[in-house]
Amino acid sequence: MKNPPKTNKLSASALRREREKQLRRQSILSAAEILFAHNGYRKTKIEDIAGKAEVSVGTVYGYFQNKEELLTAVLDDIGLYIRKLAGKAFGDADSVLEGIERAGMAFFEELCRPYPEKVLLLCDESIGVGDQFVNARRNFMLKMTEDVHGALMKGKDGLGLKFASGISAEVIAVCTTAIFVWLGMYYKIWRKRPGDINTIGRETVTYIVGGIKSLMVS
Amino acid sequence: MKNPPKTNKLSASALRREREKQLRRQSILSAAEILFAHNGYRKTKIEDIAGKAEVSVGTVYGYFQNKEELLTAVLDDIGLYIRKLAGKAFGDADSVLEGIERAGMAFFEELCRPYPEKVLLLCDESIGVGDQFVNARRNFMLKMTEDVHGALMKGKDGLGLKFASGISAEVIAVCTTAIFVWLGMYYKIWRKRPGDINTIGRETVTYIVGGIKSLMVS
Amino acid sequence: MKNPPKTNKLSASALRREREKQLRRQSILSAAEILFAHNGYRKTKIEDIAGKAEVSVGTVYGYFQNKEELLTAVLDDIGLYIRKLAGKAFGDADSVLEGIERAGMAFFEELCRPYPEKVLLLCDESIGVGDQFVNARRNFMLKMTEDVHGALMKGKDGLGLKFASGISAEVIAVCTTAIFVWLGMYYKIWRKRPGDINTIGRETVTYIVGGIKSLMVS
Amino acid sequence: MKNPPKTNKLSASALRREREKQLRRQSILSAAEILFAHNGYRKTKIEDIAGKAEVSVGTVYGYFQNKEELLTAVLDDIGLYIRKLAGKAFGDADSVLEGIERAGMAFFEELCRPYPEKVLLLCDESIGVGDQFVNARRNFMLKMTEDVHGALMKGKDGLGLKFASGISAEVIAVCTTAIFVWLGMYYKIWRKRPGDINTIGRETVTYIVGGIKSLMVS
DNA sequence: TATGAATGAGAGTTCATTCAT
DNA sequence: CATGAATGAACTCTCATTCAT
Repeated sequence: MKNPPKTNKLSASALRREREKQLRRQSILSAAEILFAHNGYRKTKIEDIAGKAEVSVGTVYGYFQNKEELLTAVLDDIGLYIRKLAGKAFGDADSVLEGIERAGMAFFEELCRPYPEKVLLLCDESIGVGDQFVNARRNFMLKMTEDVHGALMKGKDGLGLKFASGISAEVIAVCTTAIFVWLGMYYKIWRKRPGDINTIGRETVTYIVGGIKSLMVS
Repeated sequence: MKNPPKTNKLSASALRREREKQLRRQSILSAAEILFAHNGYRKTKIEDIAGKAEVSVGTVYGYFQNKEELLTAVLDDIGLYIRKLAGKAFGDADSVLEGIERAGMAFFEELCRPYPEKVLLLCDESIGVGDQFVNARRNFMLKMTEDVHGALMKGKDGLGLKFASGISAEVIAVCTTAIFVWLGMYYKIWRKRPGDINTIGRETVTYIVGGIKSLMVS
Repeated sequence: MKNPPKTNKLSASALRREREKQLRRQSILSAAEILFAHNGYRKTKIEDIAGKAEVSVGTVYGYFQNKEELLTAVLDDIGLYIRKLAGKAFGDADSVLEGIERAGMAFFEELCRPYPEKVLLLCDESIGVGDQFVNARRNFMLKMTEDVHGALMKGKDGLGLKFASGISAEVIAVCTTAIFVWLGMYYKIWRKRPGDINTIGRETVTYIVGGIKSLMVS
Repeated sequence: MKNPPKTNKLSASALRREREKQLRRQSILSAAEILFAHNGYRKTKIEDIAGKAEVSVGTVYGYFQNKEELLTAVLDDIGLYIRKLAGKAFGDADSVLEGIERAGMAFFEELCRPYPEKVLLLCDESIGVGDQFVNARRNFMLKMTEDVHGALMKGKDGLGLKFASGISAEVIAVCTTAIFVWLGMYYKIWRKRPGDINTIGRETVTYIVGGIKSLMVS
């Protein structure tokens, strides 16, 4: 009797509540991402995030245990997005080298250019936050390294490529990520020279591809 | 009016006082550099800096207007050191490409490896500090770009090299600096694998040189 | 208007509902008592009480207006229990003095020893809660005083005893309650010396009886 | 030259500063004692204490690490005062029993009556504060027990008194302290009946002495 | 000029209470 | 009547900066 009949109606209401919960979580996350990137982790108050997400401070703490967890969640989100981007770029390419070029262009065109702030979070504010965040960033880098390694070893052209050493993939992942992160920071300066932006993007990718090639052995 | 009486005695004492003043300034700066790098800008208290420099809090404010100016001074110091390092590397080399390699190795061997924290200051903690610091970093990057540009255009071998475009030097400067900064961060992880460190250093430089070469035209 | 139709069926269901209501109220009260006593009033969250009583937070507020009322209800419960205990002890005794001793032992054996926390609620956390609670505690003490006074004046042995003054009963009630409350607190320390517990109990009752006797005049 | 001459003047200024420091510490402590006792530990804000002591919030934290340490310091202060009081009372008496009576009256006249709030801190607010405070209170009680034990065993009359058992002194210390603590609480009610106050005091001491005597063996 | 105690605005976090479902 | 997510006021503690000595 206490159990409500499992009609469509109730199920629907439960579903809707679940959907709203996800939406609210997402809106808090988005607000945090924007504010962290714009003003920095420390300067961003929970109150600001709550305000931007149009919820109360308490609600933020209902979805995230504390400020650091919020930052970690933001980072995870960005990492997921980046890896998807790269995966798609490689999937569309016919060879490893083309994949690299496409991924490079995708990073630039679809990440650094439209959302330079997202990329900055990977670098900025890392010291002094806490171990949880540092671990999250480390995990992101490890996954990136695996992705790069995997992509380079099992090219669509059937024959994988060989590297100078067993840790070359790691070096490549780190150097390449570094460039994009730094690029995000410089985008804030460069965006004022719109005529050069395309050239900068193209040449940066050229630099990256050149760097990667130099660590390959035929 | 401002001039003190120019007797010998006073002059000597004035000189000594001036010397002591410089020494004290330097000791505050060093303390700040070490602590900022180790614990991050935010977590470092003025009190800590004063303690390490063996002066009082008030004295720190006698030499630097505020915390941000202290960070800016630290950054300027590091920038100077880096440019000297690169200048010496290019000076010792017989060709532009050799200069690039030497500079790369110097960065790695004489900066990232012994002082990974110094390098981190270029990246971490940048957001949310203040405009003064952001400007200082921008200036550092602009000077770096000039250096790279100059070095590449006027090689010791007489004939300068040509680049894909007029802003290639800038792209190179930015990408290369990015890698070293990021390397500083990863050094903290990699230092636990001492066997790989040398390989990592060598391959990183290879990557950089490969990147630079790919933006050159014969 | 308020009256529901008096059909048998509904009446039965109404009764059951009433019973369930009482049960639920009781389970909330018990949960509160345990948690208040274990963790203190301040540290106990309404959420915890709801959780232990297996109801929702909102339901707690359906039965009690606010947190203070809950504490007051808990106190009333304990007070009732104590007075019953004392009443029974006196009822079983053949003389006033024997009643005093029996009551003392009952306090110790059936309250302080098994539920030291209950007794603590009378003392701890009293300041800063609110007037409602302070009043509840005052009422408890007034009733205790009446009980003591009544018990001492109308002993089973026919002839009541005389006191030093008109407020001696009050003094006795207060001092005796004080000892038991404090004993509850010390039980936490003493329970680690099980060998001494019985002696402590016996001697405490001796102290109390001695105190009471000294305020009597033959 | 940097060393200032150790003239009387400087020494005096250092002394004065030290004195002022102690005064300020004391004024913070007093403010805390009064507010904790009046409004309870939880309800008392650091801001209130700072306000009453006419210093800033930061200054409070310059003298005490955190709120709990402040409470602990307050307790230690009171404990010291109580033990001094008792010591003096016993010192003035010619026999152990007289000492007990004098100490009891001193408690009542010089502590409970003028400062009922002080006494309350020993009981109230104990749960939910922290281990540091609980330890402080336990230490206070242990010292009290020692004091009582010592006083009873080595009376001025040359021959110490014998007790029912080895832990009687402990039982006496605990019961007696309990009464005074509780008395402090009841003083708030009783103060409205000024005519009875003296009687209450006298009879309470009688109760205590009666209790103690009943644990003695000739 | 050096000192370091005092300042006080500011931020993260908690939790009693409410109310739409 | 039950639910539990949302609310937001309140509180503790930090630390850059000032200023009397």
